[in-house]
Amino acid sequence: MATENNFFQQVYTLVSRIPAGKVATYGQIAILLGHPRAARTVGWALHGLPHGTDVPWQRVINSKGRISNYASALQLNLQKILLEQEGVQFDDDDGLDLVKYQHKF
DNA sequence: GAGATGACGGGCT
DNA sequence: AAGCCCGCCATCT
Repeated sequence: MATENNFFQQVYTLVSRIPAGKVATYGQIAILLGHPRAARTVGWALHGLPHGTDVPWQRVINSKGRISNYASALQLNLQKILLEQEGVQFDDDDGLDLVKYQHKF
């Protein structure tokens, strides 16, 4: 079980700083936390988030500018909807323009 | 303490 | 070009 102050909490805090209409990649989050190769762990952290969380998990995507949440097709769709509502536009490939939307911390 | 897990990433086939 | 494979790292069983 996760302790109160851990890597996960750091991920949540960082993700919470992403403004609406912007996104960040798992790898980017990991680098910012001082663990350049811990992208997987970042994904794991968001994996444990409850539904009604205040953490904007939808703004975290993979390095290709796509939603990686392939473990849950339902939430994958939700994530896309949420981002679109924030002004993020997806192309025909379900991808978004990282150069345009990636948030610089 | 050792092995398995996972919302990833990058390289190779 | 699309897909498979291996490596990373903190957490879980």
